[in-house]
Amino acid sequence: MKPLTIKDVARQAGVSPKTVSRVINGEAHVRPEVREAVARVVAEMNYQPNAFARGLSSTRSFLIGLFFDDPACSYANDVLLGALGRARALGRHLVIETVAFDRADWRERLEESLRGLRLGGAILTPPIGDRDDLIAIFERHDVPVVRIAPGTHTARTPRVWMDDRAAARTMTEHLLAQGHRRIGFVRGNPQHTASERRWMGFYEAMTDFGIVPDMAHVAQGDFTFRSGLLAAETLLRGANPPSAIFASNDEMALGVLTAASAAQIAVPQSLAIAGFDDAQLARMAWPQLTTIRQPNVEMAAAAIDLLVDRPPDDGVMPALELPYELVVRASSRVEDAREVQPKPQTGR
Amino acid sequence: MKPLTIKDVARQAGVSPKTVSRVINGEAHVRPEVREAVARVVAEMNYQPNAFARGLSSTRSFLIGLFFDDPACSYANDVLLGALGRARALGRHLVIETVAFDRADWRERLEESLRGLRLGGAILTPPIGDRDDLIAIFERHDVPVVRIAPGTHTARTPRVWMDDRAAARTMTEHLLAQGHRRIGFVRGNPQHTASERRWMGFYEAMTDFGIVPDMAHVAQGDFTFRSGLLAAETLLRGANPPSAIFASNDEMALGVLTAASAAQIAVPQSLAIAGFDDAQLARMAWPQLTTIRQPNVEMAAAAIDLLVDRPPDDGVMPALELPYELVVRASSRVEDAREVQPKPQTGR
DNA sequence: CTGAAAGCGCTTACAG
DNA sequence: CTGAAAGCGCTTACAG
Repeated sequence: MKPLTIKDVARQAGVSPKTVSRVINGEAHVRPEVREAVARVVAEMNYQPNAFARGLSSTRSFLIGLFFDDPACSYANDVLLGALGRARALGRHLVIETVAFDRADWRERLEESLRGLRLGGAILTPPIGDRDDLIAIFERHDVPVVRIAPGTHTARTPRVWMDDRAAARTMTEHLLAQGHRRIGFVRGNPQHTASERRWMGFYEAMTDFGIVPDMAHVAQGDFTFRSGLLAAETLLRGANPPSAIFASNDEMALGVLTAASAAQIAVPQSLAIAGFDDAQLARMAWPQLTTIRQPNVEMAAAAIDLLVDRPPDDGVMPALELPYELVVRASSRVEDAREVQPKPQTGR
Repeated sequence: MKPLTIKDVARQAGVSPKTVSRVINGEAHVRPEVREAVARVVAEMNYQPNAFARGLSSTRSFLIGLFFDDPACSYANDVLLGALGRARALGRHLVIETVAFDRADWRERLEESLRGLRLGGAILTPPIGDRDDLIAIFERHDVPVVRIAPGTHTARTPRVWMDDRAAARTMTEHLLAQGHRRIGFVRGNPQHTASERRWMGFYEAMTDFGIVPDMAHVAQGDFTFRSGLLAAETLLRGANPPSAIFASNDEMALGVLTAASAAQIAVPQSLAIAGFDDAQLARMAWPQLTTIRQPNVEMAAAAIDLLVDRPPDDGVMPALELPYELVVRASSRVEDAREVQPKPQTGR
């Protein structure tokens, strides 16, 4: 099956290949009638430009790189989903890449990839987007970058983000409103700048309420389930344990929940638990987790948009803020503690 | 930064571009000394061939397509991880694709993608690999395909698989050995042929043991958490409820666990629960889930290998079987029911 | 507004 | 075993 080329289309439409190219790429300087006629032929013949020829002759390609630190985490899942949907709608393809920070030659390997791939753009997810040296490599290779939720040098590249700090405040205020005063906090992986922002939101909400957080109620985690489990064991062991624990992400919150179950502490009656992310697993827990819905899917889609329809370069880096949402479920809501049947999820 | 081209390398090595090409691609007909010398120059200059030029001039590209039905499921996560690691080691890149079966024009869209991408190979994950019409499209576009765990026409393409049926037998035998006789079963999504194989393994183990499974103890699920939850509610409502439930995957087993928690049924004392997959979340449950470890990461890596180092075409389709493993955890082990602290996971 | 020419960096097909 | 020529299917740069 021989694929159609731009020449076939040109012949059929009675114009030159260059004109077809103009129409396909939405360039200016084509008479409306001609543009329409060509577009019709393209559609009729179901013509699809050869991506490699495009990539070879122009500097930009149709491939968008999605860079993850840990492609197996639930966060990566959401981002992948959002990016995939949008990329496909825009005729782009997604190449998944990791950065091998654990190897001394990660720079060389990244450069190899970039040389070989000629990406039309790259999305950097946390915490990758916070590495100056890494961003410099993309700049050197002229690969446009959009960062998701970067924490440093925010004006260096376009970005999509949400207000982690305000979200953590909101969650803390929810717990305070439920009557909790001894609220424990499990910090996230220090490599992620979001960890600090969430901590600040928690701290501010507490002090604004007139409570100085008890450092014996603060534990360090690293965003993994296991770190949440260990943190909770420490926090709950004390003489005056917290009545609520706010973990900086859902996986850790699940760890806290497991520690509570293991210690036969009733949730939420004796211990309220809150997470952050609204990962799929937040609804697979028992009781279901109160959390902050991060618009990860939407942020990823927006990042694709920023790469594909780049706004004119007026020196100002676009920054798109997306809203978070407090999702209150049974893990922090005493009146619901006896609820036997979880609400059905909508869709999958 | 101007990337090196094959000409630069050729000049430096004192040979023609064609010879460099031969060395890079491991073709025959190059004197060993020359081969070595060229290889050295390539390494020294850190030369990376332009993937688009390659893709344009040859029919095959360095891109491998990874096709998912549901890229957000935990299974997809494991496969992605395995494929990513291997692909990167072999200098290939991974393009993630979904098939839009929910649209009437999914065929056209898939063909567009294939025309544009010129994939060097494709990995089809279940249940995508069981669609005859879909495989035909790949054949028409000359894209080599490796299927993971296909259930139909197994000799049509190379494949990587594990014995779901034997694994389900093993799990069932484990539950029988724990003294269970009234064992409930939650079937998986009928679109996945693995669902049937797991059911058969269960059925055989039961009948071999002399027990005809009680159909009131069998429920239909679809591999989602929610379906497991609903299935368990049905199974546990009966007059003579099962003392153990074997769910066809971990997400559903988690649903069963949640239903049990909601109904205040002690696990594993009053109800043992087993899953299938050994997804990450199997260890995030309380109690942790007994399950079958599917070598998803390894199967994905093996699939990449089959695509890259294709065995000579002697008419026999390669089929690689990987071993499963029974992983017994607290959800089915009464003696461990009082264990308060879950074992630390190794690594993340 | 439109098109003819040149070229992107490889590989294929062919010649020696 | 090695290389010169042609070509893959687009886009860039230029001319009109």
